[in-house]
Amino acid sequence: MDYFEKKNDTKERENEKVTDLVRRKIASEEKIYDLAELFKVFGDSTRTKILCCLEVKDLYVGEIADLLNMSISAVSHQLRVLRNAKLVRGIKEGKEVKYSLDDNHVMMIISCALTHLNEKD
Amino acid sequence: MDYFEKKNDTKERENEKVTDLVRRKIASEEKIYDLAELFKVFGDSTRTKILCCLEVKDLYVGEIADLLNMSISAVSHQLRVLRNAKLVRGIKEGKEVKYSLDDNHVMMIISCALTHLNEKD
DNA sequence: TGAACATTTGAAGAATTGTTCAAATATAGG
DNA sequence: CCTATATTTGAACAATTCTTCAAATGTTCA
Repeated sequence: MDYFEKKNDTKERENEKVTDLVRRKIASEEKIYDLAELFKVFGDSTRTKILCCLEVKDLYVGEIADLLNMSISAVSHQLRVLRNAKLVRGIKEGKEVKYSLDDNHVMMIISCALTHLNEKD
Repeated sequence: MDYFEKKNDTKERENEKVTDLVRRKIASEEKIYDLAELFKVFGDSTRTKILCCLEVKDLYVGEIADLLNMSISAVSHQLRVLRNAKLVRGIKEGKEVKYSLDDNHVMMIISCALTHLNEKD
């Protein structure tokens, strides 16, 4: 019994080191919530489709709705989500609003993920 | 009226081109659903935290639960999600199961997203 | 075998999310 | 000003998701 207690002590001390290491890591990533929020935005196929459309060309809301066979309202709701996440930008042109990707990180993130998928499948 | 009809015709023809272009793009990305599914997995802060922990060191289920102050059950459920997405791997070591990141794409995807966050904020 | 421990699993409830529908807002043209 | 068109917005419902709790599984060791 003594033997095992000693062993456990050692294990616990090692474990504290690991614990500290990881805790520091997590703490340094205060952005972990924002990160998850960002991924959440990508994690819907309607939104991913919209992003892929916009990679090809800037588009009006109605055009996107036609392309995806969705209601304009549904698309608009999703565009708001994408706008809030700063993944797309909308610029008013008369009655219409033309949407475009906000920057090229958007497609870099998607490419990254596609690489993973291609390797795993 | 004639004038505008002509204008609309032209616009429609242009639009067809765009439409085709985008449709081809979407079709070529049959993986768009898988892509969204993958992002969905990243899109939960518990899972993101688990991944960040595992980046530092391979860990047992109980260790992760301690680090995140969560129930073992909750962690185990999330580990299953991560396993199904092939983001982590679990190897049985006696009574315990040691988890590790499945490959280094995982952290590349996260880094990509962090870059975006840092630029936008 | 039986007790102790680590992990997984299933079911249930609360919370979140996406789409729809109807109504509101905004703009251009007559 | 009034109509037609484009988009946004809010409320409501259905579907999905996360955590909890209890029970099941699997492993080690005496």
